[in-house]
Order: sequence, then C-alpha cells, then structure tokens
Amino acid sequence: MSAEPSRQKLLRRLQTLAWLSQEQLDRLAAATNVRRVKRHETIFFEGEDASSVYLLLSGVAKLTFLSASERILVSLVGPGEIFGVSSLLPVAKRPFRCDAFSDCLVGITSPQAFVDVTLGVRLEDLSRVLDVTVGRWWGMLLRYTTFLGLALRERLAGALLELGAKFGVEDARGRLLTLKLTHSDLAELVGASRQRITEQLSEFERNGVIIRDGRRLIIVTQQLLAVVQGDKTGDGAKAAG
Amino acid sequence: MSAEPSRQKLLRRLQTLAWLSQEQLDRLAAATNVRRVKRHETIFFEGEDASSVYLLLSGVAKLTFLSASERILVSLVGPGEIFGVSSLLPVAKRPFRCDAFSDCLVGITSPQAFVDVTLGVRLEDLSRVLDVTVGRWWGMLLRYTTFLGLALRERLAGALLELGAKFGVEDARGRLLTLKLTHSDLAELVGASRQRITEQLSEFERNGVIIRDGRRLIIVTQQLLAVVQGDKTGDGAKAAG
DNA sequence: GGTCTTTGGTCGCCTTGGTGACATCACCGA
DNA sequence: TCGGTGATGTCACCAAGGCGACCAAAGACC
Repeated sequence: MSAEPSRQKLLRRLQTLAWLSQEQLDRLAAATNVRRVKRHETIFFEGEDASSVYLLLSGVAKLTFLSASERILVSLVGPGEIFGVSSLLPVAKRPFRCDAFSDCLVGITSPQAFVDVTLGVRLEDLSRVLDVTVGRWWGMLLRYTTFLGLALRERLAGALLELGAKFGVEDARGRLLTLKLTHSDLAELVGASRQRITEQLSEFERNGVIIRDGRRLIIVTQQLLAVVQGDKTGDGAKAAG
Repeated sequence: MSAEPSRQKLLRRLQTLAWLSQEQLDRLAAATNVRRVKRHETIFFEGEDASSVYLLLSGVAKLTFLSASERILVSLVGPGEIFGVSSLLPVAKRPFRCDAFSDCLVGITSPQAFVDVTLGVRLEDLSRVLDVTVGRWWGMLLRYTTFLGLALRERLAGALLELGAKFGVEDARGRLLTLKLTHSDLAELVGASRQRITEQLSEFERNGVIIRDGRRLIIVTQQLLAVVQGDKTGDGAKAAG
C-alpha cells in the first residue's frame, strides 16, 4: 500500500503539524497510510467504529449528519486538517459520515500512534481526560445537529429526556425532575418562545407524556422516547409498556 | 482561602475523577481552590480570558451564549462535571458565560496543574494537539450556537464568510471562492431549502454583497460583514470603504 | 393576611421559510 | 450538434412559530 512519493514530504507540507519535530514527523509518517479517494466516494460512514485518525493531505472533504429524513452538512474539511477525531474518545461509533467533496489524498493513522507521537502518553489515558473535559462539546454538538431539522415538539421532548437523565430521580409515575425550570428556561434551551413551551407542555400533559405535580415535572420516559422518534399521537408507547 | 472541610474528600466523591490514583487526587486537591457561589451569581463571563479549569462539586450551573439580542442556554452543568475547558485550548477568550443555577460549590484549578496531574504533559503541548484535533468541534459548536436565532440571511452571510476565509483566494473584486458549491450544498450547510438559497443569493447580488462570475462566487468581505452584523440594506459598508 | 412580582396560560396577527411544480439554463458526452 | 441531466430561477400555497397583549395563578415578602 501507498508506494507514494514520500509520506514525510506530504506531512511536512502541512501547516497544522508545523510544530512537530523532525523526528516526530518521521515517526508519524511511518505510521500513516495514504489513500486516494475520488470525488463523492466515502471516507468513513456514520455508525462505523471510530478506529482511525484522518489527515487531509489534499482536496476537500465534507462531514454530514443524517438526521431524521434530512441531511445536514456539518462541516467542510480543508487541506491540512485533522478529522475523524472521535477515535480519540472512548466513544464507540462515528456520528458523522465523511465523503470526498473533491478528489482527496487522505492520511490514515491509528489513534494510538497519533497520541504516542504527538504527546507521548497512552491513548487510554488521554481518552479518559478528553472524555470528561471536551466530551461535553461533543455532546452539545450532537445535540445541535440533531435538533436542526426537528420541530419544537421533538426538540422539547429530547431536552426533557436529557434533563431527566441528568437531573431526575425515579418516581412511581416516571422520572421526577428535581430541577425547577421555568418555561423561559426551557425556551432558551430548545430555542423557542416561552409561549410555545407553555402550549407544548400542556399538550404533552394531555397526552400523558409528562405529569405535573404542582410545578414539578415528571416525565414518562417511554412516551417521550416515542415522541422523539416522531410519534404524533403520544400513545405509541402504550402498546410497548 | 478555602479552609473547607477537606478538598480531597470533595474531589473523591466525584464519579468523573474515579479513575485518578490516590496520589493524583491529592495533588489535584492541593492545586484546587474551592469557591461558594450563590444562585444567579456568575462564575465566569463571556469574553474573559480563559485561565482556569472548573469543577462543579455540587449544585447546578448553566452555560449561556449571548447572540445578537438573544440569550441561548447552551448547556446545564451537573455535579461532578468539569467545565470552562476552553482554557485547555490556545483560545484567548471564553465564548460562554457561566452562572450558578442553584447554590454551587466550585473547584478552580489552573489548566497547567490539571493537565500535569491527569496526563503528566505540558499544557502547551496538549493545547496544540487539542487545537488541531478537537478544536474543530469547538468551532462547529460556536457556529451552531451563533446560528441559532439568526435569520437565513445572516446565516448564509456567515457561511459565505467562513467559506471565503477557508477556501477563497484574493481577487481584484473581493475574495473568489475556489470551491464549486451548488445551492443545495449551501442549503444543507445553513439549514435551509434550496429555493431560499437561490433567492437570498440573488438578493445578495443585487445589493453588491457578492459578485457572480459565471458560476463562481466572489464575496465582498466588507459588505458581508455588515450583513452578519444585521445591516438590512446591504450598503452599510460603503461608507467604510 | 395583604400586596407585589414572577410564572403560567391563551389569543390573534404576521413573518419566515418549507413544499411542490414548473420553466430555464449550462454543461457534458455521444 | 443534440439530447440528457443536473443546477437555477420563480411561483403560489401553507404551516410553524415569533411577538405583543392580557389575565390568572402562585409564590415571595412584609
């Protein structure tokens, strides 16, 4: 594979890696395979195991996210950029698909080698640190991309589920939110007006998707999940539970 | 400062740090100051220098972003979570504001101490690696948060500016986009329908915000910036240049 | 308990922008 | 040169949801 002219030379041209020493560059080059990808071909798919770090040597690639019935262009990757970095986290799967926007030359390395050369620590250690620090960004990013293209109804359901998972306690009737959030708070969270939240919340209550105990919310996880999945009636989970 | 019961004990309770050795925990505790923050008080402001790493020991905090005339609740931070992590990147300023949603106990450490204890590398080295890897996420996150609450017009202007910066070359008339993007591509990028992009683009052309050379786009940075800043007429920059 | 302020609940109007349906236009290979 | 195909313009129509206005409830403070 890759009897290319010189992997070192390709890497040395990249601004992104200009701060690496000569020796580091050589080691990285030795651990990198080069692959040619034609326009419109896929570099990696969403759902795949994230087991490589990618380096765009030339060309342009695009990262896309397939949300419910809609494709979102998350980002365009230019020459020199490093991508597919979720392999540095203890996350199992890739959330985005990456395909070549123009003919590309791509460098592929193992995350272990990449971390070893650039930082000299074990991938395992870095993973854990990244997970508890920048892992939050990853989560937020996922949230925003999924939220784009969803209607208020689904966004609010998703937000409630998240809140329940994070700040809820089990209750006989479902999961009780210990946090006292105003409708305005929720509005800011899902990007909507306060009025719509009020309306949507009463609709949820009518359909038994949430229960109100005074000003406290109790969420019925099953039902909410159904809503997120696009169930319009709100009773899709009754059969299941 | 912080003649608190025991910093070690506080840290040891956190699930997030369960993987640290006893010795690491002790060192981290020694480098951490504890601060009590009352509900509604601010932990850090947007625009501040990012010079500390924060650890939420108890309570709930919220991260908000002030976009043009609108506040966006980016994320809620629960006990045990590490936040304010942009101090690990070579980014100067904090983009988000963080304030206490309930009374909080917050641990504050220097990024240097944090990476030294957890990974044993120099902050400087880690910063550079993070910048070229997960820095992309940071950028995307910023983009999504700013885009929320902007109208199509501004979103498209912003996207064009970004594309120009990344894939453009200087031209007598402005900055020439070397990438041939279809209207559908742009639509996916800014989250809109193809038709609106067509319309918005012609409006931009009428107002001299972009120039079309065949199917190539030339963007007039000055004008576009004015649009992003909320100039409805499209000629706000004429005075400036 | 009495007042004040913060939430919650509802309307109606109006803008933004999605959808489907066409008519062109530019470009490419046979 | 001639279609074919994909990219662009342009409509008319419609749904989602923002905004202002207003009132009722529920806490909070005295």
